Amino acid sequence: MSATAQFSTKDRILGAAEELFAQHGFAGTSLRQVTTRADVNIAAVNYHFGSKENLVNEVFRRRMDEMSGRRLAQLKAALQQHPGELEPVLAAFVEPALAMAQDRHGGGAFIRVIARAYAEKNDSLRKFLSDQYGHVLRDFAKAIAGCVPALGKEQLYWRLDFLSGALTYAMADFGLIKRPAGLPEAAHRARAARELIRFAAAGLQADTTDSHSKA
Amino acid sequence: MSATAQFSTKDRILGAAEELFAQHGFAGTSLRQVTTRADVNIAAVNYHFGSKENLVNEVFRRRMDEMSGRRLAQLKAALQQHPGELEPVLAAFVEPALAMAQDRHGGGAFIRVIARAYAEKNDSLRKFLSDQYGHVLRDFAKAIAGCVPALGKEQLYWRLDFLSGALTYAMADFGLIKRPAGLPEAAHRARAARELIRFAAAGLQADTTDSHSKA
DNA sequence: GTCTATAGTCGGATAGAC
DNA sequence: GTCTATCCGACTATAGAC
Repeated sequence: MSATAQFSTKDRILGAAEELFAQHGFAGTSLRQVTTRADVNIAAVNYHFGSKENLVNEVFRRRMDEMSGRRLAQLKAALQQHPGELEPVLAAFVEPALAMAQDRHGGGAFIRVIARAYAEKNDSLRKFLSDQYGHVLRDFAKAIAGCVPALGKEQLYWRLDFLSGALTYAMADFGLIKRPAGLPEAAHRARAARELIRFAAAGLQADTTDSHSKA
Repeated sequence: MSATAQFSTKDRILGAAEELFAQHGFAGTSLRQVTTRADVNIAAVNYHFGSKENLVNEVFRRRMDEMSGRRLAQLKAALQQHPGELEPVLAAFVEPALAMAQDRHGGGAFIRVIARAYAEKNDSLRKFLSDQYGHVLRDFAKAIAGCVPALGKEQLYWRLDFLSGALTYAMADFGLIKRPAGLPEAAHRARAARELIRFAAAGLQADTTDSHSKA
């Protein structure tokens, strides 16, 4: 179930922590649960990470570096190969997140950890994430602004927030949609990506006039 | 800051718990913090609620009953007064949530509690919410399907999930958008509702053909 | 680098006086 | 219905042997 062999103590702790954080949240997970699952001694976590808070940060860093890298690479390719097109840009934002969710390396748990992080708002963790990965979101904002020039800056940010929310929510298997028993995980995720890109593209390109009344 | 006078012990506990749950999550909030803020004795919470888990449920019930009622009433009015129009239906879904967020009775904290609930996924709380309030979502699904007949059932559910995610995320003040210092809270929320309704209406009405390529 | 043992704190819950 | 006092388990973190 969890990583047990051939990994270093440090990696086993990170893997076990990731799974447990996804299941029970940060505050809801004790270091004792982590070390029990990782099959290491309770003292090891403080030796390797210093504190629980730092362990949380390191759990994030390991995956976020990879996901951000993939997003930016795919964004660059989209801008070169499909200049001016919105959907490839959105795909660059959405697909790496979904790919991670079906990664056999345990990234699947991480995507739910991200959802946790957004909910556990007041933490130093949010500052850590904003400092370390805020530039990724800004790059996407620029790219999307290039595809939808009519969109004002403020409206762009609102709609980006809506996209992020929809992505987070869908990734974490909240909500109504459950994967049908027959459908493989990969196909389900691909479907999710397609649907979300379509939905968000339409939403981002919606009329920008400021009216409160009917369509 | 918190409710202190003229409310019953039970209500003071509920109010304090709501604020703290919003800030620190369920697992991250101790009953001692709750009773300190409510200015009641530590034993009172067990006398009135029996256990921490039950207190969590009651915090939800108090607000969800009200919010669900408003949503359904506004939905009914929308269907009568604007039959076939999508945006009034979406307004019925979005606006009561946002109205609650700016309610002086402390509902503002609750909206972040909802976000917590979605993140703390494995809890008995999720079953409680699904059992008690699932019918509300089903009513909205029906109404939206009536406005966008081309939408298949599965696609409808996907898009409803995206809407829920965007709403939850926006409500909780995650993301890029922060309320400008000058703008009153109420105006900020109204703006959020308008933007989200516009975004979601376009997303829900997006082309439903199943293609992965360009627009 | 990994262990045992423990310090020191805080958690939820309850018993019983008023 | 509200209080004081307390039980007892779980927690993070660390000291110190190996």
